[in-house]
Amino acid sequence: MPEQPEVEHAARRLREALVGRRVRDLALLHPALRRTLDDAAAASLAGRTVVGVERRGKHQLLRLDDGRTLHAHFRMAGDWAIGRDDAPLPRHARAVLQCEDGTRVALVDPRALASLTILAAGEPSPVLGPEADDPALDVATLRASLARRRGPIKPVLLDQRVVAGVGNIYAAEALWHAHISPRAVASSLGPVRVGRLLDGIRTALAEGARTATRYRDDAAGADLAVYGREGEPCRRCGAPIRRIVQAGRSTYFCPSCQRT
DNA sequence: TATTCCCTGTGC
DNA sequence: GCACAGGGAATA
Repeated sequence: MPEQPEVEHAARRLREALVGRRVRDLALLHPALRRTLDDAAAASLAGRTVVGVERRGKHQLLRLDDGRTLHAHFRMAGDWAIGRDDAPLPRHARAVLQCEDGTRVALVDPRALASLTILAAGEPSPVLGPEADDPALDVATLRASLARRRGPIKPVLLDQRVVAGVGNIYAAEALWHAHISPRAVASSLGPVRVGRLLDGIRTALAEGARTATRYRDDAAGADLAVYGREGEPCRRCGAPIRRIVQAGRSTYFCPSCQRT
């Protein structure tokens, strides 16, 4: 289940599998995908060649040789299954992109929340904030964008217009690294804490990238600092990790060393 | 700014 | 059964 590091890894695999290959067809296997793409639009990909694959935040952009873009978003549970078309389709395959040379990419998505859309040539991709690794993202920029926000910092970090690609796991991890309470009011953060937060975001995402060669499972989850560790000792101070709910999502934090 | 909903699966 | 799941758009 993807956050930005997992999506980056997925996009790399996709690039390797698809760039230079010609599409035979795109089949939609689950009706939920028709919320954003109809069969005629999917069929219009036939004969197109994939010329590039980019990632922006958690979005994947498949550039086509006619200038259009197939835009994929995994949401909560998506992933690519990449292989040859003689292999059996995996369970929960919701869409299948078949190439002329036998390469087959399946969108595997148990919850059927992922989306596929087609962007016309020149049509803008979704509005997102800067990438976490963008050198233009500095303390002043981040502080300015937080200054306009009234609520607690943790839900604000999930807003993709603040920093693209930060999800529920890494928002919690970043705040832990930064010693900042998830309940701290975003606009109240001064330059020192925003500096720590920016470092924390980068640290958390870099740490995620190291272990994102595949999707997290129980074993891989073991190296997260706070996420999913309710009741377990803080790796820094030993106090029990707490779970609270903010904006309908779980937040994990150490009430002892993330005080303000 | 917080809830509700989209879907389905897993684990208690 | 019910709570919960890594996202985000649509609501109230």
